[in-house]
Amino acid sequence: MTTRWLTPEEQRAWRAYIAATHLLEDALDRQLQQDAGMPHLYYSILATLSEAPGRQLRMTDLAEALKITRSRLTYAVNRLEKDGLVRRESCRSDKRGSIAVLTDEGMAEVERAAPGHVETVRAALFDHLSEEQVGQLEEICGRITRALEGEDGARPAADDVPWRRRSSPPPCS
Amino acid sequence: MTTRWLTPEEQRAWRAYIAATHLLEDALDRQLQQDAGMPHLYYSILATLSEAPGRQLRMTDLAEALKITRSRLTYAVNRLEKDGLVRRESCRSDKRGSIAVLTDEGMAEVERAAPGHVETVRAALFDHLSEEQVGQLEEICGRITRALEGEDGARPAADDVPWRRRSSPPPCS
DNA sequence: TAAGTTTGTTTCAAACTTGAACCAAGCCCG
DNA sequence: CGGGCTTGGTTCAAGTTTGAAACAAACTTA
Repeated sequence: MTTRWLTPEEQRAWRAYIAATHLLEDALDRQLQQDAGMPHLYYSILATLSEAPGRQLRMTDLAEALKITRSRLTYAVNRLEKDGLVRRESCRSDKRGSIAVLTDEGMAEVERAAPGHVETVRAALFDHLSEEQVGQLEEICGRITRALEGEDGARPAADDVPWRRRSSPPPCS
Repeated sequence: MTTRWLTPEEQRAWRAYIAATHLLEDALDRQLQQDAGMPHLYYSILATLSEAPGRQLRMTDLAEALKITRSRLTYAVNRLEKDGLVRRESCRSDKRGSIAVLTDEGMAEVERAAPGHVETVRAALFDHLSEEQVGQLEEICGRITRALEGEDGARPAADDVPWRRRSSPPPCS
């Protein structure tokens, strides 16, 4: 099979994607490191927990929600636990399970850091996109996700995860 | 100033973005680690060099092209140098400077790995996007980049970097 | 031209990530 | 029940990233 190289348009888009994602991750990490002393992923973990019912989630569900590996999550939660922002509880119904619970301190931290984080996300992204483009971005990202998950696991889409269907204040992950 | 929280549409887009970028980076890293024994960034470095005139670039230019920090690049080039894929030369005109040169071995490695990489990028992304969406993606990413670079440095856009204006086979970074 | 600043790059320690290996605890079936 | 397979999580070593500090060569300017 002869390689289907990228067209010039695709190349441009791809390069733009690489550049934008690097810059954006860096900017978010820098801001949160300054403001909350933790990288973006760690904040996302707290934010995700803050939206879950009972402010808790099983490790696997949390990893799945954020699309990260379990071992990465284990390490991160260890740190957050050391900082007192998260606590681990063992699962009653399944003794293998471990549940990450957001502590009051953790919740306070999310609430403290959220405004600055949202502002950064806006400044870097949404303030420069039309409503249409917001929709386009979601659609494009959805396709990427489906392409990569469709492969093996037919996991439910993020918005179908039961604990995702709430309203309430949005710390944005 | 009262926080401008994300709208529900923005939240959805943001979550989709986080998920998609995590999944995509993971997929690319996995594929290249398997196929070429190096993470995506390292391949990007080789690919970028392979397109530069003389297959070489100053460290700073390379870092700028890929939007990564200089220290990250230093580490990566050290590894690639150890592997014999890149060689460092000192800059004649500016004795502070250091130039990364792609070795023949490095070039061969890019050529060997490129097809698989492009295939992965297609499978994860372009095969699922319409031509229109490819344009939208580029536009959106361009805005992110401008938003984040506009801040302090009015650096030239990637496509204006002189050594970018070539034709020739596209290993895609 | 000496002093002070900026620019290009590396260094170092601390923090983070990866992937494979491991340990339970559930599950499945004969 | 008693293997085997699967699932939920953690561990460990090796590799990578970060950010601040260190250096050295170039500029600037008094």
